[in-house]
Amino acid sequence: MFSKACEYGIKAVIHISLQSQTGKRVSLKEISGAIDSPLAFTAKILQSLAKSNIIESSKGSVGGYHIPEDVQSKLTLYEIVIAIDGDNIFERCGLGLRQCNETSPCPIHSKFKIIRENLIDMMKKTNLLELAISVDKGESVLVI
Amino acid sequence: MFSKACEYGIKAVIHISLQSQTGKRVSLKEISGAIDSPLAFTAKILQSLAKSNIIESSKGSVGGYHIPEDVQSKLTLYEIVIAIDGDNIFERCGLGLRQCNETSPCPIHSKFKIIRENLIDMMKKTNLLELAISVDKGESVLVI
DNA sequence: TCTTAATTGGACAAAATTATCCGATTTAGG
DNA sequence: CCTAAATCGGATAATTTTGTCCAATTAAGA
Repeated sequence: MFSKACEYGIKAVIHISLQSQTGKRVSLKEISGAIDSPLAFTAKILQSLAKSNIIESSKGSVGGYHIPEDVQSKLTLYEIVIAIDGDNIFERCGLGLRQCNETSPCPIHSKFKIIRENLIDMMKKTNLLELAISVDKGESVLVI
Repeated sequence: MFSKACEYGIKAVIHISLQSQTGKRVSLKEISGAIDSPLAFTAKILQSLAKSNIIESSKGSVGGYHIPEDVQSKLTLYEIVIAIDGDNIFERCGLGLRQCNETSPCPIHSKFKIIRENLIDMMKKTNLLELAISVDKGESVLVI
């Protein structure tokens, strides 16, 4: 469904969120350890997330990544996924037709549309803060 | 969502289905022309679909592929996708956790589960015959 | 000012997916 | 028997995704 990059990205962002709530900045090393992802690859993902202003990064000896608390409750899963994988999974025709639409639909168009709308709806309604809270409470986990 | 191989596979199977209704066998060349897919790659996909008994193939000068009519109404999208892509999209954790389940779920587990159940349900309910009929009626298309 | 610890950016490598090529095999029909 | 037209199977190539390496840059603090 999501790319590996996106999976790592979502987990990373949740972990950063979690730590940001205590005011801490988190380093790449800590993140990649916490979410069990390849360090250098994770660096690339965080780099691009920083560029698209999903997370804030600061260089230097006490640098790291963080996400302001007020942003956490506004940032949705939808936006995070778009930032990493683009809108392909939300837009692309299920059978790969270049111009699949209502007037000239692929055979699974309408059925697919329903599923996809549910997915989009769910992702737009899910914000980062609630994901972080669920991990914080121990209701869900980021590894194994 | 689906791999390219799967997209081609689904379209191919629909086209074969369509032609099988008039008793015709279809050749690889015709299929790849009809669905606008790379010929040699399509050959590989059809080969594997034949091995998993989704379609029937026959060699020789008047050979080709076909799907018996009684099979068409029984064969679901779910089975076709499984045959090509495996059950990954139906089973794999949304965040890639190796053992994500009710007792130790990833942060999006429950929300994802609902979407996925809808998807599985839809695909199990969609049979090949109805897809072929919709193309036959001109209600949907396999190209552009 | 120097050291240390952090991100950044570019080049590169490995793996997976997608795609191609070609010879072998099969089968119908002249 | 021979030819034509089809699938099969194996090797290989191209592309994309995933992952690594290393030097450059930044910033705090002793």
